[in-house]
Order: sequence, then structure tokens, then C-alpha cells
Amino acid sequence: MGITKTEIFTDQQNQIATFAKVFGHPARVAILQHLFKINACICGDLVEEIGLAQPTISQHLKELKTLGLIKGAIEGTSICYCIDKDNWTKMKSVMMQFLDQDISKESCC
Amino acid sequence: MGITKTEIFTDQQNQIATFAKVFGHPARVAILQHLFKINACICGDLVEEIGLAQPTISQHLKELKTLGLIKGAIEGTSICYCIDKDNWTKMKSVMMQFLDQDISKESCC
DNA sequence: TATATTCATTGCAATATTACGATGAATAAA
DNA sequence: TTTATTCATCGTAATATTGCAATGAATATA
Repeated sequence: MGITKTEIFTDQQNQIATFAKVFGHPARVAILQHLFKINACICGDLVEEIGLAQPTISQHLKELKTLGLIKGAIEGTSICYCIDKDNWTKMKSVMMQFLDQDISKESCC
Repeated sequence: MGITKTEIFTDQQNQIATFAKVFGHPARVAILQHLFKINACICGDLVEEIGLAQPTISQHLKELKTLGLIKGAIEGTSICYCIDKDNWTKMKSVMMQFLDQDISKESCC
């Protein structure tokens, strides 16, 4: 793909890009929305709810977990996933700051 | 890559993913931040500011323009880019709604 | 007219992502 | 112990993305 030159950007810019990237797939958006709605969920439910194969859902869950946005608790044979509220709040703060830049000035065009 | 099955997701989920995807690269984050800071900018300035080759910057600008987040006005030999405030506001509203989901309930884990 | 400047487009090489089947690991139930 | 269930991991095919050199198009300047 051509390596992204992360070293020429600030930590903040890389962090925003990393969070945004994980939201850049509708399956992960749908997973997060479902977790917010149901509050907790096992992988099998998501497979049924979303309509993708189990390995695919499992991979998306892994990416969300790697970033720390969700966490999983073993519950018998299943694993119960839910939003990691602390990390979600931190992420939200970073993203909001980016989205909410001052837009008041006059445009050139 | 394996085609993303956009048809199994809602319009809102696809829209969030599309916006997030464009923020999923630090170069585009940096371009947008610079446009906000300077309020308007020509391609050559961004090449110098960001430190990527001109065709690369040009391609990132194209993606941002395709999504409607920036617009360009011809100014002599140059093209002056700036944030499209109306579309930025609309995008912000969609993204905020996603980021700001109710987090108050008790977690399972 | 000839040259310089500025930005877009094309084409390519390198690499990342998406999705799934197959398989593995772990626990629960018969 | 055997079987079923649930989820993770591996491997692979298809496709998308990143970055750049080369080139093209348009205007400004000598």
C-alpha cells in the first residue's frame, strides 16, 4: 500500500486518524451501536444481528478491543462484550476537539 | 480486499463510516487542521507544511473535496482551498450523534 | 513565443484491509 | 469420555489504499 509516514505527523494527528480508522467500517459502527443499545452482547448475537460470518465479526471485535473501546468478560462458554466507558470518554474528547474546531472566521471562497 | 457489504448496513452507519474513513489518515487530519488554522491555503503551501509529495497531497485534497468537506477557488495560477462550513457542520452533527451515545447504564463487566 | 509556475491526472509498486473457510482451544452437557 | 457449543486464530483470495515519478493542462511572466 505504500507505508503511511506516521513519523511526520503529531501524536494527536496520528491518534485521531487511528480512532477514525476503526470507525471507518460500517460493521464496527453497527457493533458499537448494538453494544450501546443492548449494553452487553455475546459474539453469536452480533453474528446474527449484523449478518456477517463469525470469523469476520470476531476480527472486528478484536480491532475494537485492541484500541480499548470495548472489553470482554468470560461468561460460561461465551464472552460478554461491552463498551469500555473510560476509554470511550477519552476517545470522544479527542475526536470532539478535532470536529469542533473554530468555524467562525470568514471563508476565502 | 474483499468487498465491504454496505447493503446490509443502514444509510446512517455507512455515512458515519464514510466520514470516519476520510479522517482515518493523519495527512488528511493535518490538512484539515491547517485549513482551519490558516483559514485558506494553496496546494503548494500544504506540500511544504505537511512534507509529502505534491501528487500525494493533491490526492488527499481530492478525497476531501469529493466528500464535500473542503472546496477550492481558482486564484490566478493557484487554487485556494478552504473548509466548506455548511457541509462540515452537517458532518459534525452526524459524527457527534454517534460519539455521544448514552453511556450512563451499568456495564456488564 | 518561450519558459516558469502551479496543480491535476495517470500509472505503478508496495502494502493494508475485508471476508470467509478451516481449524484450534476451552468449557458445558450427555 | 464423547459430543456440542462458542469464540479465537490462521491462511488465503479479492480488493482498496498510500505514495511517488512522470506527464498533462492552464495561466503568468520574460
